[in-house]
Amino acid sequence: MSNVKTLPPAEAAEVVPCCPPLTSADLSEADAITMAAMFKALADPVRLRLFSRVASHPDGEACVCDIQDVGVSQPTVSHHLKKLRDAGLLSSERRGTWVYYRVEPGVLAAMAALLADRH
Amino acid sequence: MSNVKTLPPAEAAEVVPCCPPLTSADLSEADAITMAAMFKALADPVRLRLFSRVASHPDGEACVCDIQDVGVSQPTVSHHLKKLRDAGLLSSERRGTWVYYRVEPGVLAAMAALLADRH
DNA sequence: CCCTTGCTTCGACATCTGTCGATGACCTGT
DNA sequence: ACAGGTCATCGACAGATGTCGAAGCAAGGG
Repeated sequence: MSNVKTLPPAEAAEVVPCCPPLTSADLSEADAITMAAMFKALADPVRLRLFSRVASHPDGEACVCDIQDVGVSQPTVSHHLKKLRDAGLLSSERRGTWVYYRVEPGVLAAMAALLADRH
Repeated sequence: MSNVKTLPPAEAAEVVPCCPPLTSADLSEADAITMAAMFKALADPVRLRLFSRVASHPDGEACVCDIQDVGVSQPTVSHHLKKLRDAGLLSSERRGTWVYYRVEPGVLAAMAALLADRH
């Protein structure tokens, strides 16, 4: 029952264990830098709103034109979406006129695991 | 400062839902600002290492002198600890010569809840 | 008392970051 | 080919952030 060789790779195999949990032991400098980069990606109100709009979109993906009304200019939106892409939180794909963003699966769960309490 | 931190009314130890999960719906601007402040506190390698050292300490608390060797000057350590305090992640208490920091319970779990996947 | 140790605050500085307008690149109708 | 819409990149700028040395508090010991 515990055989996992038939599991599709879209479930648990995508969770990247980048670092040990925050509360388990001293973080190495390298791990701290890696983790800080992930949190930094979400440490901005505009990026948070953009991400939540993509994540909560019905089809799991959203066109930039559907989410870009967050109170800043269009270049700024593009700048923040690039940051979220570089952090591995979002991926983008151009289809015709529009560019669609979707949440990169697993990354959010991996971050949550870093904050999990030790037990 | 004040001593209210040792007097939990009855709501402490509960995970405070500051905002809806990131993936559930569009974030309001106010919620986005609140969440961004929390993530920003952990968006620095030095703060991450300091926090992990406090969190993983045997007694649940750590003297500054025990954790301050993270590669930056001592005033910088104090500066980062203050940021973690202001963000509600740590609390401090002076006992004699030393100042002890401990993890403010619940905040980490609340942040993890924000990252939880919907389903 | 004065001196030492532990930690915080202050002032200054260099770098990073978010923001914008202008421009460029890409695609689609006409 | 051209015009128009969508999105990314560029260059510039103000403000935020991380860092340090110096100085200020607080506690304890001679």
